[in-house]
Amino acid sequence: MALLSKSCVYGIRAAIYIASEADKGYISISQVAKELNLSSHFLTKILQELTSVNLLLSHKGPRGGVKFAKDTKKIKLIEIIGAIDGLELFTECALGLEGCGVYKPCPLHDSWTAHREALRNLFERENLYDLSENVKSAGLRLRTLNQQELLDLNQ
Amino acid sequence: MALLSKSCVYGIRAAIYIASEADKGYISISQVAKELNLSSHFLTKILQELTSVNLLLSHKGPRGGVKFAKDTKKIKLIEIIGAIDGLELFTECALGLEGCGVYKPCPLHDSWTAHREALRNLFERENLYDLSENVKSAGLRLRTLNQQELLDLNQ
DNA sequence: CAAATATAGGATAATATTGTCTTCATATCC
DNA sequence: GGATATGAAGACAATATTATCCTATATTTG
Repeated sequence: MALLSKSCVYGIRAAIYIASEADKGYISISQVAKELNLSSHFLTKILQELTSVNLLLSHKGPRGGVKFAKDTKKIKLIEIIGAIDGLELFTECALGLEGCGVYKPCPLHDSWTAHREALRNLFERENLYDLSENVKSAGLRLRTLNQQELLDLNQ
Repeated sequence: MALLSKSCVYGIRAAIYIASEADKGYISISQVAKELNLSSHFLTKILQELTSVNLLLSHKGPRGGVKFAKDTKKIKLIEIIGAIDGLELFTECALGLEGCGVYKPCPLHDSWTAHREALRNLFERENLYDLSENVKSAGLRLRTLNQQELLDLNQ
C-alpha cells in the first residue's frame, strides 16, 4: 500500500507543475500530461475533480486549459488530497474501526491519532507556490525517469 | 485511501487477538474470525501469509489452529505489516517516483522521508504482547461495532 | 460560418483488492 | 478405521482502482 492513491499522486504532481506555470494563464492538460509522462485522458479526469471543487478553473477551446483559481501560495497540498482521495487518512482509525475514539479506542488509538496529526501538518504546511519554486530553483523532479535515466541512477 | 490495506488491518487485529490467547496453545481461525466479526475463509488466507513467513505456526485437525512461533513480546507490528502489505510504505517516495532520493529528489522528499521514519518507528515500537495486554486490561477494542453499539456511541 | 482545438463526460477494459465457496489434506478422537 | 474438525489451496465473484478510447460541447481563429 502507498500513502496516497495513484490518482492523487498524479494530481499532486500535475498541480505543482501547473503552479509552476501559473503566470502563463491557462495551460493545456495535454501539455501537462506530456511533461509528466501521464495519460492525458486520465489526467483530465483527475483534474476535473479539482475543477469541480473550484480549485482549478478550466477553459475549453484553442488556448484553453486549466489554471488555479487563487494564489498558489494559498493552496496547500491537503486541499488537493482532500479533493481526490478524501481526508479519511487524517481522520480514521488505523485499524479501520468505526467509532474508534476516546470512548471505545483500539490499541493503536493514542499513538496513531498523534501521528495522524503530524502527517496532516506535513500536507498543510506545503503550498503549491513554494513547492513549484523549489522545483524550478533546485531542479527537483515531478517526472518518472525513463529506462536510461534509471540505469544511470543505479551506477 | 487508508494507511493499511483491509487485509493488513484484519491481520493485525487477528494477530493481537491470537497473542492475547497465546497461553492456550493453538487457537482455531474460525474462533478468531467469529470473535472479530470477519469471514473465516478470508482471514484464513490472510493468516496463511503469516505462517508462510514463519511468524505463525499452524496445525490441522481437531484442536488445531494457529499460534505464534515465538514470544509475542518479540513480535512487532511492523513484521505483520511487512508480511501482508510489504514495507513499501516505509521506503518509497510519497509521489511514487522511482529512484527518488538524495540525488534526484521530488519536492516532498525531505519532509516525507523524515516522516516515514517516524511512522516506521511507531510500528516498530508496538509488540504484540503489550498490545494484547492493553486490550485485556483496558478493554480496548479489536471488533467492529454492531448497529446498536454504534447508535449507543452516537448519543 | 467553418475548421481546429481544448475540456467534459461517458463507455469500456484491465488490473488489483476484497470476499465467498468448494474441495483437499491432515490430524484427532472414538 | 471411520467420523469429524481443522487449515491449505484454488475457483470464482464482486467491487474499486487505474487506464484507454470515443463522442459531445464550448471556444477561438481565420
